[in-house]
Amino acid sequence: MSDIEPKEDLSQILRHRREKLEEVVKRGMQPFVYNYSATSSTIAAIEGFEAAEAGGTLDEEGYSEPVQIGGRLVGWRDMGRSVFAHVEDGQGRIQLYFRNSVVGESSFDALSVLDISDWIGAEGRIFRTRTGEVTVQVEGWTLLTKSLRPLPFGKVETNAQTGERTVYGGFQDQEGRYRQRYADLAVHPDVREVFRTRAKVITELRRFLDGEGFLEVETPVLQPLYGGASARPFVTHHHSLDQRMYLRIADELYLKRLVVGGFERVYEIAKDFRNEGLSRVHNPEFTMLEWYQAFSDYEDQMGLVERMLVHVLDSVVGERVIRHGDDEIPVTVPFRRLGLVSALSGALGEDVHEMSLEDLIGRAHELGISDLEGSGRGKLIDKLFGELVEPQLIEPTFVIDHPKELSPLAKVHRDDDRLTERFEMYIGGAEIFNGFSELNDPIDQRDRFEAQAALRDEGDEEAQQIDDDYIRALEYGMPPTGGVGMGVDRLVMMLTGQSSIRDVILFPILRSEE
RNA sequence: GCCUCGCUAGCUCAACUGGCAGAGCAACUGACUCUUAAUCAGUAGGUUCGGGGUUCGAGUCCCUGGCGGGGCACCA
Repeated sequence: MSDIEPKEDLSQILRHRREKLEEVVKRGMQPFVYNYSATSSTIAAIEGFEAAEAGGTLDEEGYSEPVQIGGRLVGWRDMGRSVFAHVEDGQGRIQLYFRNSVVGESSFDALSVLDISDWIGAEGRIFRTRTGEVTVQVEGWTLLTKSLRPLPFGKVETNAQTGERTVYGGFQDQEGRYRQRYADLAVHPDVREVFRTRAKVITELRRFLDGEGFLEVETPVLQPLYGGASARPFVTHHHSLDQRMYLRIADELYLKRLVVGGFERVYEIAKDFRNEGLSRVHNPEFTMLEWYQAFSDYEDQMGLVERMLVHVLDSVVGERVIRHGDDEIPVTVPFRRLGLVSALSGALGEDVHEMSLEDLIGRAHELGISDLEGSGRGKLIDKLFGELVEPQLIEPTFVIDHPKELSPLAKVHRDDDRLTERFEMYIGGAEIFNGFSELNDPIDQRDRFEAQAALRDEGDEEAQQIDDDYIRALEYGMPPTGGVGMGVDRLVMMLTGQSSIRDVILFPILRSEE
């Protein structure tokens, strides 16, 4: 056992809790018991009571059969010889009524060792109080875990008519909530709900892909060479191999090796790591879903994305709507398709294909876009698009057919060799999906890698490296393949109405304390 | 990395131009056997984020460091 702080430095409140701990022991109670058998959750107990009430199976005085409830103490109202309290478990909360004449003198007296945020078990029959709240009349109780640090619960006022809850005080400090997510979760049921939804989303993504015949696989996190995206990596070192290793920035190149190997439909849900800044929509460690399907192209994949999104909305949200700020964005299939170059040409009022590099730089300057050094044609087009068109992509939209320089892993467009067969799907102005007809010509792939290497030599730290082993795999032959990557965190943001990625990641990256 | 706002009791927040650091909740003591933001009476609780400076006097002004929120940049 290690103390976070020496006892003499404890604040008054923490000292009082330690003293109560001693009091618990003195009374012969266990402060940290080993288990407890609840007969039902708080919610199930309430529902069971209401069913019995409606069915007329309560006794003459309106009491149910006995139940045992386990939970955390979240509210306490001491009335002298009776006490009202609330306990909360993973599902909900229920009121407890301790009455001196019911629990007995010594058991009632022992209530003095309890504090808000202790875990307790209570048993008794359920009734409805004069004010109408379904309540356990406690006949016996047990301390399960003594809490030595009070949780910052606010006071909850429940409007009897509307059931609406107002919380007073509480735990507002964002930093504290991220650093002590355990306390944030303990105090905020709605935060727990966001993460339940996140889990459901991931379950449904899996269910959907499994149903489509995809195989879930795992590929290396530690890689000798990183690739599959444009980003700076985290670098680490393996001691016994004495070798530099990178944390993956994408799963792409490994998954396509598997398609070469004969797994025709594969997917992976995995953490990727990009050594970049933090923002409302960027955490350096984030969850990515990627899948690859043999014998398909990007058109097929757009169809799959549409079906997948509808499946997740139907099964998790229950309606085909995405909340974005105060707006509700209807999700209707098929989604709009917008050619990147033609959309940008429209916004600029001239044909992007006809514009020289100097023209593009000029327009970028006019728009106040800085940091153009080292930007090639592709990056410029991308920046202009990001500035002029992207913010307007609120309803689900596939932006398609990106310039070749932007997409070193995508097949050249079958009708226009300046473009690739690629799409990015935007909702609410944010990119969620990115997919393409996968480049499977090893000679073309080497050329593209070499073009990337040239960019790299010019100082583009995000340009991709040449991956000879991947080219060797392509030389064996990869069938025509469509692939898609999706930011799981961003999708969860959309589905839960959260505006910061930190609110859908349990432990977002923060600078270390101290 | 830049801009900006913030950091005061366990929590949520006050403290006008520099002038005795405060409140509500939580805690502690007591009263109260259907309360629900329970109520009532009383008590205690502070390195005002750290360091330095100006001043008779700094939570407040200046310098410096730390951490965070928001925005920008970076990030397909």
